[in-house]
Amino acid sequence: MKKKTTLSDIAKKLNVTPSTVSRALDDHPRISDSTKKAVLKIAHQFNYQPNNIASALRKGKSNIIGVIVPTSDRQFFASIIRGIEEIVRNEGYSLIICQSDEQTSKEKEKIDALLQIQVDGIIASVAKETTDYDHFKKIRNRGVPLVLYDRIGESLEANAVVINDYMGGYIAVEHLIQQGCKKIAHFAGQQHIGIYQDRMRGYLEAMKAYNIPFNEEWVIESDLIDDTQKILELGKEMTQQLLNLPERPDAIFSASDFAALGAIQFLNEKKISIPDEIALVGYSNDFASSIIEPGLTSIDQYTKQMGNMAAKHFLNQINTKSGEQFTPELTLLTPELVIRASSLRNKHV
Amino acid sequence: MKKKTTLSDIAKKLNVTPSTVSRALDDHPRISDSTKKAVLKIAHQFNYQPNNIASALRKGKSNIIGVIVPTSDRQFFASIIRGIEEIVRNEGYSLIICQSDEQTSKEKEKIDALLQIQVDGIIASVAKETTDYDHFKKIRNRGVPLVLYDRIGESLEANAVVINDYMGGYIAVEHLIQQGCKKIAHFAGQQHIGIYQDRMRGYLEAMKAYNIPFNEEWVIESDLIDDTQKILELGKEMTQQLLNLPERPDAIFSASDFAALGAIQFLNEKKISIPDEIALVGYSNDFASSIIEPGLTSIDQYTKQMGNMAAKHFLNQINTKSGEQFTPELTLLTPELVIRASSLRNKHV
DNA sequence: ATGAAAGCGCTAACAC
DNA sequence: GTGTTAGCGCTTTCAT
Repeated sequence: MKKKTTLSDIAKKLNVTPSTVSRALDDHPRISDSTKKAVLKIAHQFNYQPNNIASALRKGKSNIIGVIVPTSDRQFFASIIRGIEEIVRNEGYSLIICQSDEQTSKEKEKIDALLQIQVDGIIASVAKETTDYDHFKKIRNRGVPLVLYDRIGESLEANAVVINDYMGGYIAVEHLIQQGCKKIAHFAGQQHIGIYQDRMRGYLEAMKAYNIPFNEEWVIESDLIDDTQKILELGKEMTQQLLNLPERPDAIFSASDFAALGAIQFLNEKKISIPDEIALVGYSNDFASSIIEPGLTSIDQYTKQMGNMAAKHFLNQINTKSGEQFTPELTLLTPELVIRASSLRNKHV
Repeated sequence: MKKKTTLSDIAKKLNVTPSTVSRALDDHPRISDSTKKAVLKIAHQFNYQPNNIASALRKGKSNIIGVIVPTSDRQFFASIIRGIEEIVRNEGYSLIICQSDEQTSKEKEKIDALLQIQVDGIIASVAKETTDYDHFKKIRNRGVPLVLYDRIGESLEANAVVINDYMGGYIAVEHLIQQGCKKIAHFAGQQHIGIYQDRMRGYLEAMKAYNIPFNEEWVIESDLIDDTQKILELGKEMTQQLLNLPERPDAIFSASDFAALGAIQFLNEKKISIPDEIALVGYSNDFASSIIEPGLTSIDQYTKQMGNMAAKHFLNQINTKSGEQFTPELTLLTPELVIRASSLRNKHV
């Protein structure tokens, strides 16, 4: 195992000081071209690798950004990570990605670990369990920039980027109405989570706007953040529940693709025709939505763009950090309806 | 923004030296209980957070492990990450997760970045593009422990953990044979990648073992690591290709679930009955395999266990690092067949 | 049981 | 254009 080359090794070789070498490698303007060249040459020859840790200690900044995802196995989060990376790599930052597994306890642990590692900032989406945000406040108290995305703790003073879930709910339901549906049910997520509240609000407002009567029994709230298999089952159960109702709905807007997929499986089994007897729209445009028969209409979220924006927020914050008053900014992204067979009644329109 | 508390802040407060404080926090045996208590109290009061960077610089170790995944949006990799974390968190390591996006160039970049950050080890799966392994050799040359998982560069001297893909291929095809299939096609992955070679070998050996004739035309090799949508399309095209053959196969063993999903969609469209006319088995047991109609029989890989094993390899390596000769170890995990309707001909067995 | 002192490798203010 | 010096915060050997 070779000994690592340091700045002073190079300095010695060239009979200069480490500072000169440091500056030369930094392409400092006041270093002569000849020394720069010499340094570069030796550095290469010695296979010099800068010691980031030393530099971080000295500069008080690690060039690492912590990213917290509730779970990394969804295209949703993977794509956001890619979006973040796209932006920050040019600025020399590395990402350290952590999963909270939707648990507040792990979320706390990860935040502590990240702070201990001295990250330069944290970009996070809050776990479904989380209702108390003290651990997030801690981040800001330490003077570490915080950016939230998608699931943002209300009441948290931080830059954030979210999809317009209200609009997502609205256009989903508006589409169903335009397809001639009049009795629209809703699989809602837990209402303590902002995004699910917003989707529900969109649902309600769209119905109101088109004078569609609202029936309390058609709204079923449940935990839509879970193991996919479980949500699938849940979707089946909730569909069963709707079918048992005296007045059966003719459409379902599900705040989760997986619940909608379960519904489709269940309806297929019961030989209930989709979309003619019951039309469906899901949320988040998961890969499986294009696989199921009939294809599930869904709301696509611009995840990569979301990652981009989160990264930009972070960079902004870094650059305005000193001095002036911090006023949190919220970026609202616009979702898009992806239409498939599950909702397409007017086939010739 | 508060100033951070350091060891000497605490030391000053207690009229002792930083060394004592350091030792006290380390629970060093030769520090009196009274000072320990005092230090702990003040540390807590001052909300002391150890500066990991300083410690890393001093100790020459960062307690960070770099993990490289080709892409993080597959359950496969997410689950492996979880498996790794489960093991190393107790040892005080953090993970820094990077995506190579299947590109050799990014793979190199990431490795450089990780080395620069001074990670204590790297756990990686190689990108599909990669055929030259110099950048991996660099890791070992630096004396940084390297563990490979799933896609391991042949010829690379490193600890590794892989699924027994040969067996995966074998049991998949054996199952088809037992269901009465006699003309079994294979969607093969690129043969420069070990796992696809092995799956193909399993296919060939199982046929040989049961005296099933082999037809070259029934094997179609293609790039099975790509955007899921693309593989889906590919699956359709390959299926079309098989149907055009003078002698049409009665089963397909696909080295990728996604290609098999495409096949199912295509066959459904053409009203060709599954599994009676054509039976199917996929590979990796993706979520979508349980969603499609009929359900796709597939090979499940014990991903979390794979992560666990990779982590253990890393820890072993850390502990035997000094001195003795390094002999790479390979762990072989056993895959499992998950049977669904796409292959179940003998429905009453 | 504690202190003194040196140093991990790099950077930056200040010199000249 | 380059050197000097000091220090980031922590650990650890050698003292006592």
